[in-house]
Amino acid sequence: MKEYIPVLKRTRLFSGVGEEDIGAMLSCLGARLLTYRKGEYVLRQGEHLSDIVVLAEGCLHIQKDDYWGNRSILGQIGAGEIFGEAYVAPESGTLLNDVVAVENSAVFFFDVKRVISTCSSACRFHTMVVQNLFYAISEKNRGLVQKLDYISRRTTREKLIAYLSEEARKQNRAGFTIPFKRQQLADYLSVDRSAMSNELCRMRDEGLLEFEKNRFRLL
Amino acid sequence: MKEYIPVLKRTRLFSGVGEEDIGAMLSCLGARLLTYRKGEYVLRQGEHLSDIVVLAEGCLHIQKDDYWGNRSILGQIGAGEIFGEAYVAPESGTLLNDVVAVENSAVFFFDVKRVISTCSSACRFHTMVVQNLFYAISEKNRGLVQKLDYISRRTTREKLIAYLSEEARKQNRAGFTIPFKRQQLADYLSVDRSAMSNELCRMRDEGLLEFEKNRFRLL
DNA sequence: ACAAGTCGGTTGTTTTTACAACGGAAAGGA
DNA sequence: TCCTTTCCGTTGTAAAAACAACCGACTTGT
Repeated sequence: MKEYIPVLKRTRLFSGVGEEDIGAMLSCLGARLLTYRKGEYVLRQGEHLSDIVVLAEGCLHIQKDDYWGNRSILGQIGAGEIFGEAYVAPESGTLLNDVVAVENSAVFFFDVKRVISTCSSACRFHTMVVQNLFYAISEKNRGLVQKLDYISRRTTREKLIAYLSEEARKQNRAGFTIPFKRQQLADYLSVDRSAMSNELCRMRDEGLLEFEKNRFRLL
Repeated sequence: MKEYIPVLKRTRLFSGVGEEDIGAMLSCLGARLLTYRKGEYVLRQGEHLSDIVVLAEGCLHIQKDDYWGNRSILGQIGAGEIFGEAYVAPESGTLLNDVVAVENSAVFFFDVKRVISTCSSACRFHTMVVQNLFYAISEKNRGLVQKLDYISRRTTREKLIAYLSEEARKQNRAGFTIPFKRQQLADYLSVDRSAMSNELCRMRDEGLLEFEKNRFRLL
């Protein structure tokens, strides 16, 4: 567990907290460290979650399969990112999604009650962690609103334009890479892969953009 | 402003705080009270928000119009509910949506910096307010995930079924009312109103449900 | 009570999507 | 290296949605 302290230090949750203090906080926060291999489920829909999850290493997908097997990827968690902040409230229900490792991953679990109820003298930086968590939820909230913005467009083309232009804006250049393969992007935007592939190529033929694999360029 | 203290007391944000303490906190939190008439804009897309917004009375819609005038209703704010928690983080950008009064409304604005930075002795319950805000964001987060769940369905029928059955589950009975008119529901689910109306009637004819105005019954 | 506006259902046409199926290229494992 | 799997573009068809237009019922304001 100790070996991940430098990783945790660069995390949003522990931003502004020194390594030695993080080490002291781990037990106070009820930290547990588990590892998962690619493809394994970290959390399953319907489970009850009473922990804040921090990904120390690897990559997770938040996803959902409906009765017919249509997979919808709600989001992606990279190293240093947080999951589970939506379930900190005592009356929150069970998980609405699966969380799956798409790479071999190392995952920290922090007891949510111990995180948000400031403890005694032991942790000097506990209130800072609470505030960091606060900002993190806030940010995730905006991410969800953003995705809703893409996905609420009527046509596949509009969804693609919304997503790609936002991604270009974020990365601040016309040429940029996206963190999804085709099927994943289709899942993320909740459209059919082949229809999306079609639309991408049509847009390319119309001279709106160029792409090769995950690299795009808007024209 | 004083006359709304009983209303604020029943609010999530001030849950567990007594009326006399709320009164004392108002100035500490930098509270401002503004009223809006039906149809007026409370906040506009692109503005910068540095306040937590609490609706004391009335009803607001969080919505967005795209270039072509398609209106998408991202959500609804009822009396006692909160808006703006997604923008508390210092690095958060400008508003992604409009907020419009759909009834005559009274709105409290609380300076976000003064809310989340616990103050001196004056407010005994400040930390409780922070925790309440915390839970509120968390809950809103789940609401967004929920909406994403509806809206990411492929067909209008699936969206309707997902929304209506969830609403039935929430209200814990087969018969229930929804808080939307037809156009609003269509906007909320990001579908065409006439297509949705069509689909609803088709489902009714197939014996899946009954409805009259905002009252639905699943069969 | 009247006029204007909103609301919701209906219809027909056009556009878009979903779905299924295929094949070539690339990646990964044994 | 060879074999298997994944990835992604492509095609054709059927299904669904968007769009526009219309109408009757109901509200609302004056």
